[in-house]
Amino acid sequence: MIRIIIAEDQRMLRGALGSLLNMEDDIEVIEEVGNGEEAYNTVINLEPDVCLLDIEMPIKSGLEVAEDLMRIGSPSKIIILTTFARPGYFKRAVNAGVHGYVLKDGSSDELAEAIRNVMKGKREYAPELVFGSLQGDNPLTEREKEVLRLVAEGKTAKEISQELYLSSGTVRNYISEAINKLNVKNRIEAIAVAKEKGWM
Amino acid sequence: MIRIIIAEDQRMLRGALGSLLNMEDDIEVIEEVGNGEEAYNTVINLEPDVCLLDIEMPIKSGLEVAEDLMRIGSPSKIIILTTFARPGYFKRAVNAGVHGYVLKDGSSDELAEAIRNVMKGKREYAPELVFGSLQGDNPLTEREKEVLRLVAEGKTAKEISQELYLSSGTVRNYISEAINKLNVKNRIEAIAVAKEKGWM
DNA sequence: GAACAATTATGACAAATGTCATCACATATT
DNA sequence: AATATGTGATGACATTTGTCATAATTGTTC
Repeated sequence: MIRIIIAEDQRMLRGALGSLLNMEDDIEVIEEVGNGEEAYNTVINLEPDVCLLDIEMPIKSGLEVAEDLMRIGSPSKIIILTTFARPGYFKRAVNAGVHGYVLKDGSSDELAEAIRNVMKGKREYAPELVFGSLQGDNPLTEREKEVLRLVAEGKTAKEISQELYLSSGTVRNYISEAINKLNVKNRIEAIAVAKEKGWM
Repeated sequence: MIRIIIAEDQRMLRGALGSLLNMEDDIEVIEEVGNGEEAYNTVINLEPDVCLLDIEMPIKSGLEVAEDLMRIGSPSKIIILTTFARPGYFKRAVNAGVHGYVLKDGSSDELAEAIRNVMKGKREYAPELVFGSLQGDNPLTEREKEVLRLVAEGKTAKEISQELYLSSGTVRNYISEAINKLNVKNRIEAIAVAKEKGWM
């Protein structure tokens, strides 16, 4: 019997997946949680065979949870389950060492199969991501990302400079660099592109 | 037996909900579709008792489908099923005359209950939305919304003016008006607020 | 018919944004 | 030692953005 936990913030999907996976003869859903923090604690306490992690969750993202769990050497297998086919997310997940990366665009049967395969020691990566990730590394530096995140909240250069203890000119330089690297024409497009690629 | 169709673009949720609802003794899922156009055609062809509609779908949004179906006097009951607790969406749905508005934050059992209630002639509206919608009408005019949508794509005032055959000064006036009405400080925040409230 | 809102425009102004060159410093890499 | 990269800064400049006053036109409502 494969013992799994599901971490997914959308209650309806979480419940539905839980019910369906529980009907499989060889799978047992031992816990369902709705945010990253609970996910982390539950994996440590219950040591499930497999942990399904959504990426965009409150408190802590699934990627952070995966990174933290791998770092402390958790024995549970981790499968990222997400809508987002973003190369940046995928790369980060693979880097962290997750055992699977499955898109919500598939069926729940495929998910069950992925769980079984991972238990057999295989890695299950969504094929469309494997190709896509061969090209296009995140060109943004840590500082540029940080600034861009604040820009995305609608903050002005001056506000950002105060928040990060920089001169406003420096902030503008970072934004300008980001616009240049992302090959777009203004901050709004920069935000859009960075988000789409999973580079924020 | 209640005959229903499910229109939802996320395959995993669609499949999972389909399986679960089909297990209910009194519900039969006769069709599942993944976009608004198919949803519209399928309702007309199959005349289900109930049609579950996601809002954000390709080609045609669930709100548009609901409006079109009500306009031609379709006998099928319509339930909007969405993540978004946005007053703007809710109001538009109620205005169109939908029979239910259920959030994906609930359980699939609640959804099944909502379906049964709607079949009994009741209306099923997520309670948090009913209160929320008492205040806060969309203050933006048609033109302001249109301009804001283009701003959200990262277009400059000049580009928008060319696209809409306006002077760039006029475009700036509209954006300025929107910023003022939404009580924010720049276009980026205006986009965020308008999206959050469902006013775009 | 008067009042009102929506659409469109212009001109003027201040503030924010984006670009560029250029510099300094620290830390890796070769 | 030389080179490259990331961080941080300054100054100058052109462009864009945001604000405000003002006004013509149209359609709707009282």
